[in-house]
Amino acid sequence: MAEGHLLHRAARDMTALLVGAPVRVTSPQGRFAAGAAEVDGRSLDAAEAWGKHLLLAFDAGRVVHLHLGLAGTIARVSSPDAPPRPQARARFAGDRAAFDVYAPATCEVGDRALRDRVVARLGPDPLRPDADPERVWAGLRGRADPVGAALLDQALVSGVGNVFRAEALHLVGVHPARPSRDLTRAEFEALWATLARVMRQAVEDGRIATRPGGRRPSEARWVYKQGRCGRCGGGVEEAVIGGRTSYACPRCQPRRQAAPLVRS
DNA sequence: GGGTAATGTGGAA
DNA sequence: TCCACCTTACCCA
Repeated sequence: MAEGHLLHRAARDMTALLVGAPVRVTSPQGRFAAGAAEVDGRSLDAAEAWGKHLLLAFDAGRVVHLHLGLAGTIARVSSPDAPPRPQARARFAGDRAAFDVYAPATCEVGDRALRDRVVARLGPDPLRPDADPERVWAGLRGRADPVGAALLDQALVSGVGNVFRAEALHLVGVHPARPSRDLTRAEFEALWATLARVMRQAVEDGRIATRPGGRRPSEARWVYKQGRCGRCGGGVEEAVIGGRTSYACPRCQPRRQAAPLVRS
């Protein structure tokens, strides 16, 4: 259940709690036993997130690559001596904390070239300071597919999942069915800034809560899985866009762009 | 207790 | 476009 924010949160916490010292790496559940043995006891040099991927650089050029897929989770454990649940695919334990990985789609070990191959497939990540939004703008202008589909394409922009897509498009008033290339420059700039803001906030919170004041988690979003729009109260529209269910308010996110200002 | 969608992705058809 | 896969949560009976 992870969009990019959870990987960045894990990278941040691992940097603070594990990097710079040897890490005990095990596979309680067993399926990562061989990989764990390759890095167990090595010093962790860096923990980095890019999109929905987590890359752990150990000494001797060994790299662990994690992707949580649909069901995976990473749990931070403050007492590293407490035993993990037996289903944990991997445990990374330092002196002050441990991180347990459950149900990842990918959990593998490679060399530095593995890191480069992973990153080469990914577009700019709004959570990374080195992200270049102009690359995303250029990409959008060449696409006829719905912007809601484009936002889920990790090669165009990485780290955005179904919740960030729905919430960011709502916040900027853009309907997910709008063709990518029809977005105005102003709409794109607002979209990029909004993605960066809500994703950064989600790293802080450890959850995606875009709507202030919502008490229960189910109320913390404007349109995602909401029957009614949190802004205007109108019905939320569901449609499959880019292979996933999209959520939008047709009143706050008009399906048609305003008519061009200049017409011959 | 079964069925299935889910904050995801890659590969086959 | 469909299906498989990782696991859990929620729906239904």
